[in-house]
Amino acid sequence: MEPVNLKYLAKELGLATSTVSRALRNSHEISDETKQRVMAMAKKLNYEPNPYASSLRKQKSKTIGVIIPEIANNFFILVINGIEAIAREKNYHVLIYLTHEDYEREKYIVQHLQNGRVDGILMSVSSETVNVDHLMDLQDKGLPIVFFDRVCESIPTAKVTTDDYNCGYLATEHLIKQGCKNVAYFSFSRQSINSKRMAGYEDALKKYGIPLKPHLIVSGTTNDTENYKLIKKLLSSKQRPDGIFSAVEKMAVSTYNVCADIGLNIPNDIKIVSFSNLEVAPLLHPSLTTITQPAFDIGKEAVSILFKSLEKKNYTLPDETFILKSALVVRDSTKKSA
Amino acid sequence: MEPVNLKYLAKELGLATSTVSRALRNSHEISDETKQRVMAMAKKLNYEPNPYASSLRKQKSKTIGVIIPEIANNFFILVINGIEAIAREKNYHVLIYLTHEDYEREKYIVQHLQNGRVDGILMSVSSETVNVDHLMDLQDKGLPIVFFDRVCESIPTAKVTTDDYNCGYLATEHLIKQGCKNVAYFSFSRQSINSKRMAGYEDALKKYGIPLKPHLIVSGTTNDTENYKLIKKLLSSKQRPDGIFSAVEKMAVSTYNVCADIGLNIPNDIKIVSFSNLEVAPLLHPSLTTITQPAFDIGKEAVSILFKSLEKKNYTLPDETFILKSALVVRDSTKKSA
DNA sequence: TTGAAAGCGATACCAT
DNA sequence: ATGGTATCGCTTTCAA
Repeated sequence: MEPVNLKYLAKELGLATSTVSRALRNSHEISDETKQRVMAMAKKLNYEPNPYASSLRKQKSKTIGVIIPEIANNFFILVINGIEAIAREKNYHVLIYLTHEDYEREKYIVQHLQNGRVDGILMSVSSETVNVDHLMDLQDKGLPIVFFDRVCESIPTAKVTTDDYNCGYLATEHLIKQGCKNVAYFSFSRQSINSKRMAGYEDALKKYGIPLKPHLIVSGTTNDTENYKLIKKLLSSKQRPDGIFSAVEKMAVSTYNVCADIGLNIPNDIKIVSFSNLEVAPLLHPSLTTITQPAFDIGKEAVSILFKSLEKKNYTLPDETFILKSALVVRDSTKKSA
Repeated sequence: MEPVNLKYLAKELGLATSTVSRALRNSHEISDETKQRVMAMAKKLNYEPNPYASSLRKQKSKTIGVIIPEIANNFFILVINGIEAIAREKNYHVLIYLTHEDYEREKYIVQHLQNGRVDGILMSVSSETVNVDHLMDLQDKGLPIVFFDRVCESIPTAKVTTDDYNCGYLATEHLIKQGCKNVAYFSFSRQSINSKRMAGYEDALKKYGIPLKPHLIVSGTTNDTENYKLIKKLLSSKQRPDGIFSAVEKMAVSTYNVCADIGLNIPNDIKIVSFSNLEVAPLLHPSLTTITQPAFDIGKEAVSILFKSLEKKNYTLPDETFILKSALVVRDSTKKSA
């Protein structure tokens, strides 16, 4: 079966491929009549232009790459939804790459995206990432990149985050006001974003004259079982906290599991507030007090910024951080003890 | 800045592009010495082959397309994770397309994927899909496709599902054994998969001599607010059910919300079991009895089957359905009333 | 307004 | 073992 490509179309129409190409892209230098004929034939033969030929020629892929640590996380899902909504409007394709929080994997992906497969990148860096040379390389190649949530401060490009410091402060303050004296901090990333949340935590403690206790700072891993053990150990000890501010949802879920298993009552024995985009947070037992990020909007914002660079020639993304506001949603997991 | 491509590499090395190309792909007809030199230079210059040029020439994209109704659903997320795990091993890229349960959108996507952008497709059809001509076209073009979960019976290709009929039967039977006399069925798809779950529901009722009541069959939409209203109306009526078997997670979540709002106690006033891959099902209030599908394995299985077709020449996917087993996980939402 | 031809970058066939 | 060259399908000068 003969392939339906430009050449074939042109032959059927008795035109040159260049004419057909222009007609299909609605060029003004082609007569309306010819356009009609070409369109009709293209439709009839079910012609679909080969994207790779086009990309090769134009040196543009109409594709954006999204690099994220994991996908089993409602935050990233919502971000992807936001990205997809805009990308779809612009007829761009979305390639998703997962680092699984693995620095080597991230390096590999970034390295390979320098080959022109994507026109731009949206990225949330892995929690393992400390060295950023691979990201510098991208900059050098002129591949536009926009960071979101887990940003890379040292790379001069656009970043989209939420007011992490502020939320860290608010969450901690909330726990204190609900009566907590020993507030723990859970996270697992070494990223700037977490250090901001942590900075808010530290400042809130300071403000209320509560000394920071290192054993209450828990750094988890990507392994839920490990986290469960870590948390269980802490909550079973004599020096267990009476409040937890979790910077990551996974740790909060593990905490719920631990409490159920060792018989700690939330919120009477221990209160908890967590960064989370869990849809069913209100349905948990007890309902979970959260810091909820505008994830969908973060995705939209990040991709919109990226498109500025994709659509304008010689436009370099500003080294600027765009901050969207998260919200503290108070629920039962931080209710005052009776 | 001169681009680092084969030509440039060849020039630097004083070799022909064909030689360099072969050396890079470790062809046996190239001397070890030359290979070493080429590899070294490629590494030094940070050479990345242009995927579009390669795809154009080889008429292979090393990319698979995943078409799903939505991504904000733990089932599909896990499936994607399974797909990605295998795709990564094989060095394939994954393009994700969302239909948002919209038939026209699905048609559009499928139509456009006939252009060679992907080598194969994994798909769960939209709940709106009734006409399958667009899928037939794919078959005609020789683009291999594997359906999973929401399969399309009439297309002769490989399908991966779970034992839906059986689970529908088990779930319903479970409710009956827990004392329910009026069991409702919630879903929103017109797909075969749902009709199987529903068939199990119907047969279980029949087996236990319970007449099927049409007003207890609720077909939701993609709109959560609408579903909420629908469910609220049913549960507020005199003829409300005392048990619900939900074929879709979303409807179960809406049901929880409704019950909380109108003051119905689960499981005393009403029991519920739902198809769901919600990670926090055990943490809900009350914990949710679920039919849990092996989503990750479904993804792995589907993509593995697809790879058979991608890796073998002239291999046509069998018109066969591969069935993985789901599990009924009993929790508190179906506990016997005191 | 249309056509001819060059070229994007990699690959594979045919030489040598 | 290596080199020359046509080719994948499309876009874009340049010519007519």
